[in-house]
Amino acid sequence: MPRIFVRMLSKTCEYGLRAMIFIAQHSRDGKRIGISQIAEGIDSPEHFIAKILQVLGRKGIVQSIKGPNGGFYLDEKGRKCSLATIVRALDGDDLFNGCGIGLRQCSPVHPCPIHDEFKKIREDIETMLEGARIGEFTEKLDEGLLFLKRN
Amino acid sequence: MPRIFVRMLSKTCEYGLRAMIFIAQHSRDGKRIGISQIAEGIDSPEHFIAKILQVLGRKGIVQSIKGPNGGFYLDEKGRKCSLATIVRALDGDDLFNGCGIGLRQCSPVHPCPIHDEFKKIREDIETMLEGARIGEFTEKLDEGLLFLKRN
DNA sequence: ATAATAAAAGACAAAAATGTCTTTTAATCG
DNA sequence: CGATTAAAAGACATTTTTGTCTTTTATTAT
Repeated sequence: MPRIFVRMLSKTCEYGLRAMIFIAQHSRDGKRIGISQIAEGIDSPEHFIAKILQVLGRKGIVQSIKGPNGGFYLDEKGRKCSLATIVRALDGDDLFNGCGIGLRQCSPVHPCPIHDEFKKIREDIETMLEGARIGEFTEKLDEGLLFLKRN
Repeated sequence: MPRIFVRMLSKTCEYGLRAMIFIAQHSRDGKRIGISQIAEGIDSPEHFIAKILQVLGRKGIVQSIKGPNGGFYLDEKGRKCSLATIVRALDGDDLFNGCGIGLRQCSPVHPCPIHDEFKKIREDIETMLEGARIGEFTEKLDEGLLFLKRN
């Protein structure tokens, strides 16, 4: 029996989203933000989020520079990046496509019992994640209307 | 990096739902259905689904009898049981309650950046799973309009 | 009662996800 | 240049989930 902990997104993905939102907030005006501050700021294991950002970095979703005054930052494209892009990069797109009860061949002509119901939900999730852009959250965070970690 | 395999429900839960739907279909008129037929019928590992049904059995969600002519079956209550009941029994209710990006203290007064959007999705999932009853699928399965496994 | 059947239970194994530590590479500054 | 800084990469450890195998218990039929 599972340890009772189901999530819509993987931990990797959760950390990835929080980190991207955090970086967006802290890398304005050409500034960069270091990995240890990111980890502290979003309450995640430092080396774990480092790995995640490496994946996003290789895909050009986040920018980074090594050495003194180095760190992570977002370019214009990164700020406009949708949450869906990040989810896809980290969790793949099974969340948007997969069958609700795990059948590979589930399709309109070969529907599983809850095919149609799940389809609607999946579309809503995709729409929501496609619609939300990383840069959007910066302002609300500044105003203290949103929180990325406890305290 | 995750092996790219995110699901809305755990495997345990997927198998559990498929098994319950299968049992509903094959335990009419006082009949019972054996674990090996269930495993074959829903395309799952036999001993794994056995464990899952034990959990559901202890909670009174599915019935079983040992020995010759024994097997699993559903009583009236079982047939009326919602998918949500099964999901809760196997995966807990984090799916309905948890924060989208994994913050424990996420709440209306302490919202994470995508709190409101996720809330709506969660409610829709819950509504869908509460609304669908195990017994509902039997007829469509009989008519060959639904499938629990490939072929 | 005994044998056969079938689920329950327990122990263990494999795979995947998550988390940690160390070494390497690249950039900057003195 | 050499020293320092910080990310990248690689190796490894832990936990959770998923899957398998064996033994036990309960029921039925002979």
